[in-house]
Amino acid sequence: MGMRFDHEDGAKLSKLESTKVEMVEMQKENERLKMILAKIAGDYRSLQTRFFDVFQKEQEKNNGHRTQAITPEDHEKEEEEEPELVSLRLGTNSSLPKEEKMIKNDDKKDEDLTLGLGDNMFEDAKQEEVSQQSQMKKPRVSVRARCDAPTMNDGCQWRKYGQKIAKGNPCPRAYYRCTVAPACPVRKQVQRCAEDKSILITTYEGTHNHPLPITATAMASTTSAAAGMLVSGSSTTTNFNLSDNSKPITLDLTSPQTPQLNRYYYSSSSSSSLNFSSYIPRSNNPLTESITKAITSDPSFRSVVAAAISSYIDTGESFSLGQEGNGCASTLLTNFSAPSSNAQHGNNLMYFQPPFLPLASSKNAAASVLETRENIN
DNA sequence: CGATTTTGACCCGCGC
DNA sequence: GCGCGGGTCAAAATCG
Repeated sequence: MGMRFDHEDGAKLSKLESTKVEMVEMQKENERLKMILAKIAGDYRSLQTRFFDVFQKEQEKNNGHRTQAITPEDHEKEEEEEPELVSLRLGTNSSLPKEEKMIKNDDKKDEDLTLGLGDNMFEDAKQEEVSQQSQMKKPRVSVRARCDAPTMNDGCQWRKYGQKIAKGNPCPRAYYRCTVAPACPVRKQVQRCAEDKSILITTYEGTHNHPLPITATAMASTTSAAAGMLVSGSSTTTNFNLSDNSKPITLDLTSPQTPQLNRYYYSSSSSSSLNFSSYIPRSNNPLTESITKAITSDPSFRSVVAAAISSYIDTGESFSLGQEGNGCASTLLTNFSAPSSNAQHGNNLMYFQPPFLPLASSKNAAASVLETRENIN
């Protein structure tokens, strides 16, 4: 067949070559992103340490009083608007719950909110107060991920303390609390998506009062980065309906069709299928706003999220349809080297194991995954 | 036998 | 005040 048309063979060969080159470039890019991730994760942790110091000092100094350089009005609102939620989505594409679909229409607004935040200000005091505040606020982070196991392994230890059937979803919602440290206030809710039962929605609430296990650190960095972006928001660009504070702030990390930030991070990566957009209902607090600006305008911080996904993509090739059953039982993040030891070498930074992200390279593969899982459920 | 899960009871906020 | 729904408690059951 091919013998008849040498030029066809030649064309195939050259295409093969260009594909190879492309792959090499992508690998390089991946390495670079991992380097960035290592740096950011390290920075994040040192910032966290510093924050805890400051937080403790403030606690002692004010004996339980919150110090905020904001108006009393803001303060009041802040307390009233406790329930804020950050939501991350991993490995979803089509089946969004209805209310989230509605939110999703506002992608452009989201761009304004997240990318349009310009000012850089890491003014110490403000930063500290804001961090402290986010501590107080019991931030909620929701992660949507394809997962067949009852719960995702996120590196922390959890103890189940309840289960309920929530209205509007036949799947039970399970309640867990963190048992890594005795008095850790962090809780999580786990529930399958009603529309697509292969999607597991995990909502974390609160802040750990202990160092995270190494396997959990990367995830925490990711979600904290997201939370940092979302806990506040820009009052100038926010015009969502805010009367209902139970409305989640949503950060969407998944679907293939909206590559805004995807493009931002993965300019040459045609194989990735990530959507990363955020929805920020509101901010009344100039301080949180400041910190948010600082965070969101820091490309490297944002890269944490992107790089995490990138890492997954990097290893995504080993995704195996045969491992569905225990996919989520495997560690979400592995091989995350400690900064103190060898992070500066820039290798083995962080890998998402493939269990829950049917991302990327092959649409057919993703489709098969879905089919297989349908059968399981 | 300690840790974890299960599960019905209980509590609390919210809307009517 | 009442019912509903979501979240938590805690005793019993189960697991490793």
